[in-house]
Amino acid sequence: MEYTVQKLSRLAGISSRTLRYYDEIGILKPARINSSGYRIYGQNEVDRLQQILFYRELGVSLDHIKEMLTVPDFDRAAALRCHREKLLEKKAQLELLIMNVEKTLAAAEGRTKMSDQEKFQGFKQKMIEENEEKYGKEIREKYGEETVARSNQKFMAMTEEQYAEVTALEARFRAILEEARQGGDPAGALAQQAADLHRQWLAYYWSEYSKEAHAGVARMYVEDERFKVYYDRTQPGTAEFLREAVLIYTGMNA
Amino acid sequence: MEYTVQKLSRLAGISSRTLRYYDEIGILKPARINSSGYRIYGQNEVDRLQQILFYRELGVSLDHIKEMLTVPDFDRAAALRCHREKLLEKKAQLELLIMNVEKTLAAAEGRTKMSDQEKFQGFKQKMIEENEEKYGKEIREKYGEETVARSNQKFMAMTEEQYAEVTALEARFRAILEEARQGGDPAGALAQQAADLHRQWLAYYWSEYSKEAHAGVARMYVEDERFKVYYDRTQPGTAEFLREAVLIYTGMNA
DNA sequence: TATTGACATTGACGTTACGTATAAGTTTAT
DNA sequence: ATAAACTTATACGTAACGTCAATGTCAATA
Repeated sequence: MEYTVQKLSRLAGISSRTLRYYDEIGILKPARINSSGYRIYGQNEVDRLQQILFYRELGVSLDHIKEMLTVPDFDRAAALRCHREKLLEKKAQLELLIMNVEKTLAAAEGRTKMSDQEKFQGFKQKMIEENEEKYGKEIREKYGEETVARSNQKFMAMTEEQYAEVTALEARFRAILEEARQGGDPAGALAQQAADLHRQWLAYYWSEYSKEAHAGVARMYVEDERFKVYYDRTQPGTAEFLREAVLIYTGMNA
Repeated sequence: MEYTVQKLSRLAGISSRTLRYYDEIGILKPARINSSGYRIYGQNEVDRLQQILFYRELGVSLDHIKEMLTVPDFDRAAALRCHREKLLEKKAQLELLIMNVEKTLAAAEGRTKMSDQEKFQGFKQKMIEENEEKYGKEIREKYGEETVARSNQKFMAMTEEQYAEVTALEARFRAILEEARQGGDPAGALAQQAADLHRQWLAYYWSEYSKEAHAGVARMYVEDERFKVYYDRTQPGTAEFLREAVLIYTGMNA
């Protein structure tokens, strides 16, 4: 089957200008040019266009797509499996966003309250994924590959009810943490209660608990900019205070 | 809680440049400017930013978002419910795309074959949704509001297996239709068999069948550019031929 | 056969939503 | 006191096309 620009554009649901642009930047050249200078596309081009649109859908730049497709030993099946994973991730993120909308709706109707932090949950998740390339490996190496992955998975799988529970728990934890921080003693009763609540909170995200991982996370809160901002939002020094409390709680302060 | 540009940008997972741009185009102005000219955002701005990002996520232009938010009697709850619907649609579309990837994967491994048409399923669906604004109302008025809506719903809800069945059915239908078209007689046995397969095919998308609706769809195939292209893809005149055959089949050719 | 209308071509400038660079002032931490 | 980290405004750069404009091609019809 052969296609002119218009035919192919209709088939794929894009504009003819897009096809001309793709020709211009060399990402999709027509199979041949007929005697009147018309672009004629064939089977290979149809398949290639499909690939391009897959990647475009995932937000990959055309420049990047071009690179990927020009690699000689390009593994189509592997790329497709990668596609699927990315799409599934995107779907999970969308579900998060939907939950956010539902929470916002509940808050707007006065049924619940939302912290500023929560208001951007879905979006932040996206950012975190985008930043994975930069910081991701580093963090995963530091604090364990699976810890991060499982945490996300478990969160995605949470029911509405569980979500409400964990949110309430977090609120209690943060309130007590703040009170303890004002007291100033990370070894005190209040601070240790906060550390315990923190452990409970983590239990919602982790499949198994270990003192080492708990302490690791507490350290991460201080070392990683993004988490530090989260905890220091209300009062600076909160991340550090929590770290100290947890290190004492887990007995990892030696 | 008050935020400077950086604080708010980190909270929301966007750049500070974005906030300055939003100020510039007047979509999100800071609550006040302090003595050194710094932008200071308050609670209202946080909420407004959340709204903006919701819409942005859905691909709405900033210009359009601004319009929506400046409407004085803006109904937040209604907007949120609308958000949710749109997100659910997007999710359904994503699921379609995922199915497409899986089909493509199967085709790449030689397990099945895919028509050029099928290769762009997920993307085309998107285009159809985008074009809804332009043509949507018109079509719905012509051929019935619910017919269109239910068709989409049923398709989204299809299982993998059903999808395979309907694809096979469609292939058989198209083959027989082509053969019948070459024969040239829309009242002939082959053409009527094609019309019957078409009815079976429709049954996968519709919850109930009526001759009137069937004939209406056949007419639409000719009148609506997008459908006409689909059917005329292999051979011109196919849309018209199918219409004639179906009109005879349904007895609506009087 | 002449014409009409839908299609094609190559420029070339416009648009959106920011990124990035520069120069200069402000705040915070040591 | 001085560096580091933040802020400001101005301004030019960018990706991925959209949108003219001027012109050429092709199939169908009067």
